[in-house]
Amino acid sequence: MILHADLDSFFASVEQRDDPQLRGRPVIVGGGVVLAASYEAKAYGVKSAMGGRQAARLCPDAIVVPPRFSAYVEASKQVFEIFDDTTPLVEGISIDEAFLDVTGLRRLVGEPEDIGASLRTRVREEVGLPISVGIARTKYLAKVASAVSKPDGLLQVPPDSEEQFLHPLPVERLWGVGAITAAKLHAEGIRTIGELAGREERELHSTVGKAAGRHLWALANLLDPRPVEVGRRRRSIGSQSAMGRAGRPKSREELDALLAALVDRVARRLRAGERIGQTFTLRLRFDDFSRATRSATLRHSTATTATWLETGRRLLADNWELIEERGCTLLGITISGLTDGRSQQLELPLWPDVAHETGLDAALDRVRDRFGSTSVTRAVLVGRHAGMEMPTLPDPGPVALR
DNA sequence: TCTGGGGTCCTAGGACCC
DNA sequence: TCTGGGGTCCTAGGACCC
Repeated sequence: MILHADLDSFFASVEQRDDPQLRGRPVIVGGGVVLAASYEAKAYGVKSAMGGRQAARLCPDAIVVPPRFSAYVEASKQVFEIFDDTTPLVEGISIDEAFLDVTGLRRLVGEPEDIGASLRTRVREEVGLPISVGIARTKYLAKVASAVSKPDGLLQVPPDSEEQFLHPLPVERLWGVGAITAAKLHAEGIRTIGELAGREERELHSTVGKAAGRHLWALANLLDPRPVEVGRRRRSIGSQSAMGRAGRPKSREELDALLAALVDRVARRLRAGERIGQTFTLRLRFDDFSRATRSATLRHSTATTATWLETGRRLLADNWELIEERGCTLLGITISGLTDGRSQQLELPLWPDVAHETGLDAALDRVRDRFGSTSVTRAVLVGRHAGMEMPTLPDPGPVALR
């Protein structure tokens, strides 16, 4: 059996935990946009991702607090320690939820329902936060169960009543159905999961696409063989900054400084995780809130700030006319194509001036010294001649260092 | 209603290679 | 000279999730 554990109104619950004056009162975390709302605020119709003004209209008495991300990260770590203490088969899916496979624990520890109950007690007592737990045969059913059990609940879907549980629910409950897909399904006369389950799979391909159709049809028909995967790695790392619409157009210098800050932040995170990336995506949002992305793929993966900044600057320059014309309300970057590894930039002054071949040998000597017995998979050398920037030398390819 | 910051996965067209 | 089919990689965009 699979257990889905999901902290309730996570950010807002942390705020209420840390400030007794917020308990029992409607709390909104965020400013321009609602990042999280306490259940007291949700009762007024406030939802996450809602605009701040609308939220204030719906619930004028709400207390709005700015987010404290470090507190949420810390709380999340503590909760995941309890998950890991429960079973080795934990798959984290976000800062506040995870799947736990407890199939093998029945004889040793007890029934899934007891495991879920004690998990909830521990999170409440040791971290001070409410958490809901869904238990079912598949990941998806467990996730729906935890959502239905909220707030602060526990719900098990027995294998013989899965259909009875799932089929009356609206299609919006399907994982992967958002506003747009829901509208398409409604147009086909499909409103509940049961109605979707009764259609031909082929029919769905034409309305929502092949992959989505297959996926939704399977979920609706109780087919979800995905196992709980331990140790999934992140596939991209990014950072972005919204700038709001009001105000003068952003100068090139301002955007360049912002880009540098974003690149620095992301490159640090790459190096901290000992990952290197290959593709840089520049993310733009214009005055009318439409979006565009521009990307570039490097020949070799790296985590070097200077390389990524150069790449970002090039993309920014190539699209400067577009930005000037349409205005910029958000700048973001994403580095993807991640693999394990480290990259380091070395400055290797050569003295006196040497010929290319000699310089290459000398540089490789330095690399050997610097990295010792560590395995080096690639060295890219950039030459500078007499204080002038030189073009990158042709990549010599992998070079034996020993 | 007026929109944050972090991600995932899929689609589709074009370039290029065999 | 013209042409086929299949595969991979890259870019851009879109939908969705928390």
